[in-house]
Amino acid sequence: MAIVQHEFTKKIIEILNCYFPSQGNAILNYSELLQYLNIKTKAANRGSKSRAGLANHYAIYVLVEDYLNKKFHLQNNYEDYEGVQFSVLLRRQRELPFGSKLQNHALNHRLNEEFKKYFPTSVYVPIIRDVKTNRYWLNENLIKIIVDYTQINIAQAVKDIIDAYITARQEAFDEFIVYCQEMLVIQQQELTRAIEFIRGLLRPNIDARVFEIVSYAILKEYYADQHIYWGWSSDVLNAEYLTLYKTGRTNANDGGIDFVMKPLGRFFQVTETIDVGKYFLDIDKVQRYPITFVVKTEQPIQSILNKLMEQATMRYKVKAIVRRYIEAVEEVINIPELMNRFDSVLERGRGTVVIEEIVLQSRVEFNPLLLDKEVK
DNA sequence: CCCAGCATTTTATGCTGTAT
DNA sequence: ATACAGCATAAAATGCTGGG
Repeated sequence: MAIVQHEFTKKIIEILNCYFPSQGNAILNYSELLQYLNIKTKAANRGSKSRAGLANHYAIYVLVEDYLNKKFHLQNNYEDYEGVQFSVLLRRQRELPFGSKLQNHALNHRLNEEFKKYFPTSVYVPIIRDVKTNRYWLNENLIKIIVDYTQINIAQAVKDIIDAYITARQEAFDEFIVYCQEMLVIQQQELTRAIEFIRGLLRPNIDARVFEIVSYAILKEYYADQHIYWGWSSDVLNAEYLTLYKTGRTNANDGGIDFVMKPLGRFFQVTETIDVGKYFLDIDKVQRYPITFVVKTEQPIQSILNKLMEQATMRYKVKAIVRRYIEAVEEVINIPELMNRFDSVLERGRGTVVIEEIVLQSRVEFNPLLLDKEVK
């Protein structure tokens, strides 16, 4: 059977390799239980938007944990074990992260049913239960497997894998959601505290969506103070302030231009790093529209530009083309520069406006997602 | 205490018209 | 051919409730 490959699969194999050096891959191939877990951990790196679905994971987890606690992986008498009481298992499930509202279904029925669905030909189901005594066991046949003529016990690895999955989910949840919630209530805080919070967001490892919103709010207000004069003849001039527009929802906008400025028509792109090839694919053939990059880094602007120059030189050699590359980068704004501009906005007493904008944008972006989490 | 039916909420998948 | 937004539908996950 072909094994589904996804982000977390690597992690699973890595954990297996810890216990059984260089056999990780083979073990995954032999173990239906591990394959099941592999299928059920697809959501690990899918970001904070998707729901975890931990019920079946935890059903396995609490049984494996009981198995390990009582050292059955070291002895050979699980056959004689009286089994675990249902309420003990359920209580433990509910102690685990995101498990507070779990119910009986996984243990009673659903884990086994789902397992059968994925492995219709398997002789075993993961959970064994005695309806008379209400006791539960793990199916040891799925825990003790034979690889290369040797019997191994994967109980500890199974527990570690589920732990790793929980950690991955929790990190995504914490980092992201906490910021979003904070951004939604930020107005109610004292202005100085709110400002400090925003400063704290301006760092390289912040979530990209959060960074985009914060940079937009700061830049919008920064440019709002500047105006230009234009007109159809030199004696009739209009004064117009620079306005920055967001071109779409952060989530929905992959690859597109993030902000546009009127009336100058500047394009802004928020990125982690400037990858020349990505934005100026065919620059050698066509003239490219200049872009201002807002880069989520603290590296000095000059060194970003140098790196850019290097990349371009390596790629194209010809000086004229390299120059066109650099010309297509209208401006680079890094985190320190963003911070400067934020300061100058604050000096004009416009901090509140920036915060209002952040709250507004956060609502548009994150509200549906927060409502869900708020219940937890 | 334990269990399962039914309801509700979320997510995955398929279909279709529009546009490139 | 390919890509995809918008919608409809199927399937899964989760929650409530009441009975043995």
